[in-house]
Amino acid sequence: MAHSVRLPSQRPPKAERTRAAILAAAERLFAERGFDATRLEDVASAVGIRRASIVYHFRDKAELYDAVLADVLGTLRARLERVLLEDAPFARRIERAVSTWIDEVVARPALARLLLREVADGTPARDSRLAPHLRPFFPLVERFLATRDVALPRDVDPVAVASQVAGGTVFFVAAMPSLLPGLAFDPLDPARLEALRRDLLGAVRRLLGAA
Amino acid sequence: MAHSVRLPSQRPPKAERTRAAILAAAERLFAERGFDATRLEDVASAVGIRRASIVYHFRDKAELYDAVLADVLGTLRARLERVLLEDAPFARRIERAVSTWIDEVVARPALARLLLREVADGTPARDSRLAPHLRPFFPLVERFLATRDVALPRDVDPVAVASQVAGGTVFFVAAMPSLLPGLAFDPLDPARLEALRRDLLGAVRRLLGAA
DNA sequence: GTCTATAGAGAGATAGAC
DNA sequence: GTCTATCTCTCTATAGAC
Repeated sequence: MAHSVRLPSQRPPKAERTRAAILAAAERLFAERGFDATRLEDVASAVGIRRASIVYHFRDKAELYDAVLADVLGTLRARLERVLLEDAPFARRIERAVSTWIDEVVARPALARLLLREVADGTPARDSRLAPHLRPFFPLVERFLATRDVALPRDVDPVAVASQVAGGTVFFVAAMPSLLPGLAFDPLDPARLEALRRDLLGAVRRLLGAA
Repeated sequence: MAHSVRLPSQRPPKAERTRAAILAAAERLFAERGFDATRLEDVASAVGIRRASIVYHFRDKAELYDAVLADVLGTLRARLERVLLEDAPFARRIERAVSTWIDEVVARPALARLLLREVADGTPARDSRLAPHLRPFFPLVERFLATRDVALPRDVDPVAVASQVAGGTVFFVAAMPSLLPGLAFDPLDPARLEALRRDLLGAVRRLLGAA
């Protein structure tokens, strides 16, 4: 009964396909409109099914949203892990991580908007919906920092640099096009992306104390 | 009948006070929770009145939100206008504008979160709720740029730098505290703020071609 | 698995008294 | 100006047929 062994999804193919389609539609809509403004009706009709069918695959709206975050942030974490822990100098790895981050924000438009929304909702007090998906990043950063072979200059704040990399990328890609409607600004233009990459890598190099 | 001349508000003092209180509560709540998740009930009870009274002062929820945006962005624009058009060298004015921007984000917590939310909702296509309040910024920038006395190096993208200043500040102040729960990170600590200011001013100076 | 039908809980807006 | 009371709509979640 080899066909009864179902890994990794543990679900029959049909269910898996529908589930994936729901997830993809939800990712786009939650990113574009936010949690509250996205109706399950919208997700269902984007997939071509009825609203009640979504509930067969995901207990409720919150679980669907959580699954979207898990997918988006899990992919990001896996990509960053690959470059942060590879066999290369510390400075080289941090630069490749910044580059990977930019690539991921560009390749997956939902990432920037979901982060903007979650960050706007976030308070240090109550745990945000993002918190559980952020948690795996911390041990990764710990392991990465344990391999550090250079000292950081004390006149540079790593959190300020991280803010510039994270906020700068997200604003460049997701915010500027709508903030500057007259400019027909295209953040995905390869030349513009290179300018952003160069600027952010420069900021990181200064953090590392290099000229 | 001197008392019948009511400027600038054109409203009796009592109405004006209630209106201001509603506006202040709405600013905080819309920033913390977003438009959809903020109930007029919440705003009313924060002010100490009943929901229906809000509708006396603001036609509906959308108009209240719009009034909040007008207030927050109007204040920002006025402050930037003062420093951008003063009698000083171009480079000096742009640096003071960055500094003023940081000050305003720090002084008015709602600004960062409202911007994050609006930016997440923004699409180049349909006009965002932000658009009308952004419009007055464009002629201001035009007037400022008309006074430019230095050439910009062509290997730096002004929009990338703007993204870093805007996104970097907003992420530093509003996002990092909740993204890094373990660090007890306080963005309002004067020393940290100075680090951010120094970093961002450095980025702007590079944009201007200075060493 | 996916559907139809419906229950039930908000939440915004309105009418009208005071 | 501010209130109480109510209307109405929207959207989630559930029940149960196929």
